[in-house]
Formats: sequence, C-alpha cells, structure tokens
Amino acid sequence: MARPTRKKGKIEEAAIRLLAGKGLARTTIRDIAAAAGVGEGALYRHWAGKDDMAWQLYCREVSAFTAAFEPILSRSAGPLRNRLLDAVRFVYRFYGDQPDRLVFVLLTRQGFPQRRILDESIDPDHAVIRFIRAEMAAGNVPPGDPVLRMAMVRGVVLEPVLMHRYGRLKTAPIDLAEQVAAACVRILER
Amino acid sequence: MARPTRKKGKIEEAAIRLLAGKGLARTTIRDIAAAAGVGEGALYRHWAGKDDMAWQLYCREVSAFTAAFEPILSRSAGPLRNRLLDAVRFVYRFYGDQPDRLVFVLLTRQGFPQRRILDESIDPDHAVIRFIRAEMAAGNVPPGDPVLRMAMVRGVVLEPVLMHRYGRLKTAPIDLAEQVAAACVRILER
DNA sequence: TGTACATCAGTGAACGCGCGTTCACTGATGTAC
DNA sequence: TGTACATCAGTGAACGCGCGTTCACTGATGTAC
Repeated sequence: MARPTRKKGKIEEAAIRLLAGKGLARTTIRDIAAAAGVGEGALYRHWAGKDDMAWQLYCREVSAFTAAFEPILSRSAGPLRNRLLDAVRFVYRFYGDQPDRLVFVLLTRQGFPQRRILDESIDPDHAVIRFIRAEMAAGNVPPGDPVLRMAMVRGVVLEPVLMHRYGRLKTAPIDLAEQVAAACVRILER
Repeated sequence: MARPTRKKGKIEEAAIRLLAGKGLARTTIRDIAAAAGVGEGALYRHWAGKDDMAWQLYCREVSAFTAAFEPILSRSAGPLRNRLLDAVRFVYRFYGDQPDRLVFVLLTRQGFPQRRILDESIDPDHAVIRFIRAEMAAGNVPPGDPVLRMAMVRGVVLEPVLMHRYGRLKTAPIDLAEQVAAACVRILER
C-alpha cells in the first residue's frame, strides 16, 4: 500500500510554478507534465483531473502557509509595531525563498471555475481578521470594521510584492519590511 | 465610408463585463457574441481576433480612465489630504457607477498572452508616481522610492474594492473614502 | 531463498469536445447617373 | 426621382487545432508460499 510515489512531488512543484506564473486557465496538463518530466497520464493516478489537482494543491499550500503564519500573529508579547514587523518579515522572507509558492498562495485570485470558498480555518485573510479583532479587544487598535482594516493591510503588504515580481519595484521586499510595517502600524493605530 | 456601426458598441460593453468577471482566458468569443446579441463572426469585422480586441479595448479604457484621473491628481490647490480624498472619491465613484469597467481597467492583471506593456502616458500607476514625485519636490512627501509609495497606496485603495466585489466587505467603497484617504495620507506623509 | 503473482505508478497514442477563426452568403445603406 | 450597382456590417455553419481525458499497456515493487 505504501508504495513509493516518485513523481507526484515533481508534478506538484511544477504545477505551483506554472500556476503562479500564468494561472490555471493558461496552464495545460502537457505544460505541467513536461515541466515535471512526466507523461501526461501520470496526473490522473493521483487526482481526478486538472481542476481537482489545482484545488487540492491550493488548499494544501494555503493551509501550510496559514499554519506557519498564524502563530506569528498571535504571539502577544511586545508592542504591536514589533509584531507587525515580524509578520511582514515572515511574508517577505517566504517570498524571497519561494516566490512562486507565495504568489500561488496569496496572489492567485480567481482561477477556479466554480466559485470555491476557502474554509475560514485555513484562510490567511481570516487569520489577519482574527488578529485585528484581538488587538481591538486589547485596546491597541481603535474600533472599526476589521475587514476593511484587513483589506488595507493586505494591500499595503502584498502590492509591493506584485510590483517586485513584475519588475517595477527593484528593491527586494525583505529590504522594505520596516517601511511597509510602519505603514501597517499607521493604518491600524489610527 | 462613415457607415453606421450598430453592434460594435454592444460587443465592447459585453466584452468589458465578461472580461472583468472571468478574465480573458475563460471568456469565449461565443460568450461575448451571445451577451452582445450578435453573431460570432461580427467581431472579426472590427478586430483581427480575440486577443487583439481585448488589448485594444484595454488600452482605450485605461487611456480614458487616466485622462479623467490625472487632472484630479495634478490639481495643486489645497492641502495634500484634500487632494488625496478627491482622488480616492473619484476611483470609488467610478466603481460605484461602473464596477465592471473599473475592475477591467485597474484590476485585470495578467491576462494577455504576450507580456504587453502599457505606454507610460496612459498608465494610471505612472500618473500616481508622477504625482508622488511632484509632492516630494514640493516638500509635502518625504523623499523615498516613489514606486514603493505608489504600490502601497494602490494596495490600500484597491484591495477594499476587490473585497467588496467578492462580497467580503459589505460597505460600499464610496462610504469608506474618508478612512481610506486618511490611510493614504499616513502612508505618504511619514 | 526462489518463484509466481498482484498491485499500482507511470506511459503516450488516441479520442472527442470546445474553442478561435473562416467563408460564402444576406441585406441594409450609400453613390453614380 | 428612379434604377443599378458598390460597399460593408453582420450571419452562422463549418473547419481544424489544442486541450483535458481515456485506456491498453509496461515495468518496478511488494507479497504469498
């Protein structure tokens, strides 16, 4: 039963790279198979089809990201600004180490034919909303719509990543972490 | 020669709606033709093909947006915070009036097969960069990378639009303009 | 240990559907005289 | 004004390519005895 799967991992890595690069609709099974050094049929040994593979992969990667990210947000020691800086650094280091994976997890909007909904327990946006709610309760953030706050913070943190990926922003995001974290503080603290 | 074109406009409106909704790759010629109430061949009377139509439409709409947006940015009267509020209100009103058109112009990333580059003279991001450079020169914004500043402002302003479009943010963006503009001021003013 | 068999990851040619595009045609409008 | 013709937006069946998927097959590994 526990037969060694040699090529499933290769397919997954190739898929993440290609999906982050050009999205689900423009990525073909043959693209993925060729990039993974695998026949076209191999994919169907592990998943029901293309969309199923993409969705399962997406859920797994989002879940893994959030599992690593949430503890950083919920560490309650130190002032808010330090914790925000840690969180921004975490995201930007992840991008520095595995740009395709971060883009796949956080910046692959749309893409899935049926409007699939991510479970709240693994959605990184919801982790940020919970964080903001907790900080409001603790009196570190003035009351207001936590979803709006999350949206603004998300935009400030991730838009520079996109600009870097498209070649517009020359500086690596990790070197901008202080500036971006400072902007987050100003958005949240009123 | 000046023969009346009855259906070109219908095709364009349908295309904007569909492209904003599901992107170029998932939108078919037949989708557009059906939504416009037109035969499939009609499109080829006006454009060389699907990609050509999408690109021409994109350039036209971006250009029109920037032509209306730039004067608001470059009005030099009044304090920075008032001008930023005007700019945010302009974007959010545009979204309120024509959500599909705004999403098509500002939030349709990627999509085009060959990495086509938008001319600087019609790119709204560049209009914002020019604005920030001018404010730096005038001493209203401390020196720093104008591209990073543009990216952060862009994220703060547009991420709430996406969240509203996907149903996560319940309040209409126009009612959040003051809060978002205040965040922009804090990002730019140091 | 050796032999026979079962299991299953992986192959790649073939299939059929859906897509962008073509093309022979229609019909409405403009122009020449 | 009326007639003949030219122009061109628009039609929709048909075409062919590229895609996701299938399937008969291979071969490596695990298991029974």
